Amino acid sequence: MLTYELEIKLTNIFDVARKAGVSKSTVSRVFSHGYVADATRRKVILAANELNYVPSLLARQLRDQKTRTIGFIAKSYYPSVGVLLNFVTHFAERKGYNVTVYFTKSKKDEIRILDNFRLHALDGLFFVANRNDWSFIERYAKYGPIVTWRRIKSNKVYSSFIDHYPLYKEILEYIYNKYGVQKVGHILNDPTKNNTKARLKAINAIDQKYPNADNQWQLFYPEQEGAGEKAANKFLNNRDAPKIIVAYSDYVAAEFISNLHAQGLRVPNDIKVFGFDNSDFGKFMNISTIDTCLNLQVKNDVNYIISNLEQKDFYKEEIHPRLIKRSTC
Amino acid sequence: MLTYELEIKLTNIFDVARKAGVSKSTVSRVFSHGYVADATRRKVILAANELNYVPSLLARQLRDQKTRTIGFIAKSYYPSVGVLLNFVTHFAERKGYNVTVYFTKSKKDEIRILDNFRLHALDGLFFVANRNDWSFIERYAKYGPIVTWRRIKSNKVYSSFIDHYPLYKEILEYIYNKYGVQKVGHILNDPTKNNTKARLKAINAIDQKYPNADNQWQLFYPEQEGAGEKAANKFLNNRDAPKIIVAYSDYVAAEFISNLHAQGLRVPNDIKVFGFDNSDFGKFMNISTIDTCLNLQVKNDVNYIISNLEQKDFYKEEIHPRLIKRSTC
DNA sequence: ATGAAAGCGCTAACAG
DNA sequence: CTGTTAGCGCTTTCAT
Repeated sequence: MLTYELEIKLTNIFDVARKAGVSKSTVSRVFSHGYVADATRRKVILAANELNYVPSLLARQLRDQKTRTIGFIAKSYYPSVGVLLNFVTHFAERKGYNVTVYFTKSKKDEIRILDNFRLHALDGLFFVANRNDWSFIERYAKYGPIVTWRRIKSNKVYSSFIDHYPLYKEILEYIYNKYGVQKVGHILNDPTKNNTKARLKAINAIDQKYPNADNQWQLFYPEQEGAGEKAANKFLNNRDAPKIIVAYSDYVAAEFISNLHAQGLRVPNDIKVFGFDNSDFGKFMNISTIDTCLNLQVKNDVNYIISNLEQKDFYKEEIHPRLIKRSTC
Repeated sequence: MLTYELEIKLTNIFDVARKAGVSKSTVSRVFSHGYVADATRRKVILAANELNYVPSLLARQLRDQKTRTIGFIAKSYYPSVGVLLNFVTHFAERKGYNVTVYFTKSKKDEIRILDNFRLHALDGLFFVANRNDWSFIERYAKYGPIVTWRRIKSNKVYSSFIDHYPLYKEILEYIYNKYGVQKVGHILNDPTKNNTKARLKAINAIDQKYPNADNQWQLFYPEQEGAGEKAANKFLNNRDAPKIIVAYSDYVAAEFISNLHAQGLRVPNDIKVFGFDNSDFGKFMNISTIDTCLNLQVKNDVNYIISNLEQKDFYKEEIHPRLIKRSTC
């Protein structure tokens, strides 16, 4: 057991002031903004260096009632969450903001975070996923900017969503073009989510357009982890299953394919699989997919937060997802 | 542009006190520890609820000179970083600690974080990777617990490392057993890192033991991102390259295999690949690997931090990595 | 059992 | 240009 210098008083602004023979405020001015005579400034800097002084973040945070910290809130971990976090942190750090990560296990967990937000312990909130209803979360929007990459309709919470409707239609058209109109299976996310609704709507539109289309084979898995395996089991136990499957993420597609391989099935020979989001899984396993430009989505989210905090205009970057043809479909 | 209720004073302990007809300290006692008569307590709770009062985190942090926050420090993002972060956050949250993520771009960035640590803005530090020398970082160990999963020798910074020496020997023995003693290639990390040194030492020991062994084909890539692709290029441009390659992570192995596939090579038919760390990439691409039990490593790290902070005994969990035979080797 | 007062370290408004 | 003072919101002796 080590003992730490935790009880030792930090060298503070007052120590520096005394050593430099000036007042607290002068030292403060040197380390923040404010006019200080050059000679005085030098004295202060000198004293500060000798004492190895660094201004206390905690004191500043209490004083300013802001922390320059963004809360990153998810429900569980899966690879895309890591990628999102990477982008959020990347864009935040460029503007001098930190990111604190939360995995909520319950509504209460989430409320605790929202309360910390209200208390200015967090300046902005990025939701990967939420546990309480948006209508509830929205109430906190008056305390600062809240954003999400999810597709939601709200004038309080900013959403950087991209519309899956045209993209999903594009996928199906691509498949029909390449392999002919036929039975296609779908591994989808939570049916109550707007992205899933948009996909379902796309399927509907396609069904109208192509009388021979058959898109009845639909599986829904709100959790990415294990979705591919479960879908594979369903697939393998159903002789009537389609020969072309569209998954809602490359990760899910990858796990699906992996489980198919384990049963001796070949992709694309025996079955074709289309992914979504163009992650490393898609790249390495050569999965046809849609590049959703996640980095730009996150960029919009973070820029929204920061431009709001700093009272600047927010410029939304247009996003142009594109279909990537690879070997699995 | 929205406007936020940022300037509005928070309802604080004093407001509650006034409403309840008691003093600040009594309210404080109710919300922290301390004896308060039942009747008084009820009055306070009532007033607090009516005012929607929540104690200020910021004020407590300044007061206590601790934040219950652990800094997670990496140099860049690659999938294993996400996995590490997930585990760190998981174990930290169970004990009521938060995690703030940093990607350092320079030594200065890292020093800024270390300074915040000194200033009690961070209670503990987890290093995925460091930019300054360990000897420099060690100096900050007197301000609180610092840990890393990297293999370092230090009595100030805790290391949860597992010894790659026996594991790497095990991999080579496994290969020789299965395919006979022959030329084996190695994709390795930074040669100055102790894990890499341990692997090199294992190769040496194996070379002694098997006179016919040939382990000269060695590539070094400190950055995981792109390592597999570069290694593949080297491999493809070298007709004398070995037919069995060991990579330093499943991710690197996956990218390597992916690039081989793109050139029409088949694994394991044309070439065999062994990974390391048992990530999702290994699982989905069926890569033989070593399960390093990363979660336990991180568990030890986080437990070390927290038991030190809370002055409790630290119990290290023993880790038993194991070889996982899959299809690529 | 409760209140008064000091202090965590900083900044900004106000004087001078 | 610099010093004084008040205040951010909380906890913790020390009295009573």
